Amino acid sequence: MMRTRVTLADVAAMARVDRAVVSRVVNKDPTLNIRPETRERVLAAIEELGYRPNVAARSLRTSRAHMFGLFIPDFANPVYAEIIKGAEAEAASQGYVLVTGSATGAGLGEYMDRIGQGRIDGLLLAGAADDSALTAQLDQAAIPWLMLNNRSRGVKRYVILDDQRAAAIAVEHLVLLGHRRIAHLAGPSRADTAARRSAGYSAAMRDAGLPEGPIVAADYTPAGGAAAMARLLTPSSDAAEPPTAVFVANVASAIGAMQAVRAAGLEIPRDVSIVAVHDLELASYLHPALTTVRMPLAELGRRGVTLLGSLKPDDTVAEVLAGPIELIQRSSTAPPGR
Amino acid sequence: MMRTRVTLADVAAMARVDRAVVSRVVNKDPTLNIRPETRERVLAAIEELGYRPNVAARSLRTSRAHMFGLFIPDFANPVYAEIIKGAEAEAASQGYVLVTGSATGAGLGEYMDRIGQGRIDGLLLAGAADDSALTAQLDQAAIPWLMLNNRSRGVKRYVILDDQRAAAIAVEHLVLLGHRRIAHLAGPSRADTAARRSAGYSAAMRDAGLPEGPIVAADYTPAGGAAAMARLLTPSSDAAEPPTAVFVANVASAIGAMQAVRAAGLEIPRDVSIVAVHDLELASYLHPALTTVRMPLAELGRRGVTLLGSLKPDDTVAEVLAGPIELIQRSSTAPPGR
DNA sequence: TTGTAGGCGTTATCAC
DNA sequence: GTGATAACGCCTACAA
Repeated sequence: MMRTRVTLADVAAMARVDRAVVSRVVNKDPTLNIRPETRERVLAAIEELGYRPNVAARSLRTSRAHMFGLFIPDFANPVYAEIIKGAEAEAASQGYVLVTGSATGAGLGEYMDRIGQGRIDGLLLAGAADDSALTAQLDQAAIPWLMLNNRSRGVKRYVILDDQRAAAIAVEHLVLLGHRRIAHLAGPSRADTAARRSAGYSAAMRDAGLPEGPIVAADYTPAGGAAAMARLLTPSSDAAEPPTAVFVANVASAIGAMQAVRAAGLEIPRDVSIVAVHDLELASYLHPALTTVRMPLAELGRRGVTLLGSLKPDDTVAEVLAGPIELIQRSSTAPPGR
Repeated sequence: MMRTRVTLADVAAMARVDRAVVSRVVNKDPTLNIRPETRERVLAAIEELGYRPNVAARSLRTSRAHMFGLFIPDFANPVYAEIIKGAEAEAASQGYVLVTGSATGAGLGEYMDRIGQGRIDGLLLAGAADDSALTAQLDQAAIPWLMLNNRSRGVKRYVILDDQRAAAIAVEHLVLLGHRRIAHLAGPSRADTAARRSAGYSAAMRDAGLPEGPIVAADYTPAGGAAAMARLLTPSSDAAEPPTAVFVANVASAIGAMQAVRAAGLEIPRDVSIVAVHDLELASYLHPALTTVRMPLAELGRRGVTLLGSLKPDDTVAEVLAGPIELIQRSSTAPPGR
């Protein structure tokens, strides 16, 4: 049963005051000096009629939509699920709604058209690729926006995690276990996160006085990880001896990589140890349970929303989020076998 | 660099026509009879100024927000990721934006307050629990809404999948392999999907002339699945002989269940076969690769949005989505060992 | 073929 | 302490 909508005027009529008064009561206007009994009447009428402010009218008037946007490449990627959770929680605490859309490259421009003008007060881009046409479009849309988790050429507003340190933590763990031939299953070369994790790997190997093992790039997918791991395990002329441990840039790739290890007739961690970036609940249910490096993804989402709310039009943001990065040791890493 | 916003009036001034003409050009009013050169001028001005309609003004005037809402319990659950994808795609093709929020029970009411009035034209509830206070609130909000994937007491608008058939397909597969002692790791008792999958299990067992094996309920989580499977494997007085196969109501539980099997020192599928509802990319990377029943989840999301767009206020919808349900056979099922 | 005008529901600036 | 009034930007009958 759909009732006809209730407006300020209805409430005002019922409470026998002007709409302006109702508006200021609703918005808790601190400059409003009102008799307690009048306020009571207004509140009662609101309750009685079930009044809820019309968002369209309000944002037309105030030019604030109380809504933020968040773009991700894919809802099925649990890494983004974490980011969404944090962003949504922070948006909620500010009284904002978060609209999350998945789209890549060209699709994003089309999506922005559907979003239209005046629907969102700010936009977060997580995992977006380089796209100068898009950034131009966003700048023209006259809403604040920033990139999350990865950077893009020419973009000067972003928050990222310390992927380099995460990689170093993973590698140091392997070194401490006694591994010396440590390979790197990297992310796709175009990904900023991949580059920073690879840099962390290289730095940590150098610090440990170890030569860089073979490095193979793969998409952040199980299939990509499986293919890359298969290549790592294939004896080559470069490395007479196969690696005893692999630092995998991403947990999705690691899942595929583990399968490739099994397919090669090897055992984890006896023949090869594996550690990956990003902790998922799933990791502890894999076989063997996967050692990971946990990153504060939800915090990243939260921070992004906070910044959106306080950003001035031409502000620059280049932030590496300070937050706990920790090794979650499980069963996929152990001292080298022989 | 944020430019001042461009309105219809700006475009009209530049094209030397009235705002009304611009509006009708923008909205492709078919009754508009306009000289080609005038239209050209308008289009050029729109392009030149980068005009995009103000959503707030438009929806205030038309009382349509061109936005649908979708509620899910948790972004991290890949089952909902599939539903979101389908819903988003269908919404996009209708020129709508989809806002997806995660909230449960009480949180949903608070979320609806933030959504306010007039921001969304319809609401999809996926995986929502029984909550008559909530449904009352939704009805009062005067927007069409319906439940997706599961039903709730007293709610007469929903679209669900044929979970009963999915369960039967899984059980028939096990029967065909030669299993006779088939246990059921069910979902939580309050979940409608769990009840329908359990009904499918019971019917299929009856059809096969087999006695129902032990049935244990668990949350749709790896932890829940692990605990339940452990109980199933514990010898009890009821069942002298342990099951040779288990039909698991949900893939997340199955992941935990597989771990419990290993922890018990048993091997899949040699000692126990496992088949679960819902196919995920991940399933083929588990060890062993998990046999699943694929359900048309994206199609469910798509159908929900389609219905929202065409629902009359007091329409009733009780639809079991017709769509392919198929067994994806992998390595976790095999004929019984002995 | 194009222009006029009223109003969607709200907020903010006045006035009383 | 409370009320009147003018926008916010757009759509749409109706008029010209």
